[in-house]
Amino acid sequence: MREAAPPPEEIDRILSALADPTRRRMVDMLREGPRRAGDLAAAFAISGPAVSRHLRVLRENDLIEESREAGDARARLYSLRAQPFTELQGWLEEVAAFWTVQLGAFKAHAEKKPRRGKRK
Amino acid sequence: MREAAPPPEEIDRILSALADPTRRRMVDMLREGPRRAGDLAAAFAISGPAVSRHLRVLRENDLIEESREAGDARARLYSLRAQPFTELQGWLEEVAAFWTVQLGAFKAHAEKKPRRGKRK
DNA sequence: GATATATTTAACATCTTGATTATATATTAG
DNA sequence: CTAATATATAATCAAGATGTTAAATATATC
Repeated sequence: MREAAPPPEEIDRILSALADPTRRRMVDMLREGPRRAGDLAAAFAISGPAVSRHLRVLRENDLIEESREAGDARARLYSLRAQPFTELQGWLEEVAAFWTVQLGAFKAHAEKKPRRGKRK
Repeated sequence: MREAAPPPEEIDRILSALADPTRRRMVDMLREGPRRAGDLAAAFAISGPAVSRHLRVLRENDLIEESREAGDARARLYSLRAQPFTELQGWLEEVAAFWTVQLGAFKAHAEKKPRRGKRK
């Protein structure tokens, strides 16, 4: 059976979590593997608490998950979760389906009514 | 040659344009084809000017483009543009590349330390 | 040409977001 | 036990986003 499309609010949440540039870059950093909160903080020119809040937003929206570092339980490790990104990909595919159709329609249209135009 | 990855700021702009639920739903509506500003406005419980501003944000970030309706030049038609969505897909693919790797690592790990677990 | 229609722009109020500093919590090191 | 480290939460503030109503612009209709 086909996997159920996630409720729209879930896509909304994922998108708003990703909408902030700092959080976007955090995701980019985490692509290479789990990172300590401090490592992430060091990469940005904002205060620790600010970083912490961004991480919270990402965590509360399930984009990342938290764990404790092996040797030192003070440090928290953050790592990406696949699910939300997969869901977003799903939505984008649905959106992308449209130009398959639209391009077909446009082509048909262009053939019938080929006005010389600024294609811009 | 491989297509150049878009600058990160461009992905940021696309994401923030999509971060608002109303705009997200507008995109969903436009998936089915071009729509008049008024048609879009009718679909939401907010004032016309509010809709107009959302459309402006989408347009300024190149998610949609504006044209005039054939029979009635008062009406403006909005339609989706493919490019930003394609770029976003590109970024998501880069992100997704990580669990190919991570899952491999996890699998290796799981094989060494196979605790019977709730697979979630 | 006067009026109605479709939509945008302007001006403004308000809610939300992200940043900061100070403080709290937990854990490791001495 | 005490001090240092890693990080989070609290309180506060400024900036930005979004919504509203009123006015402007452009086009169509009578």
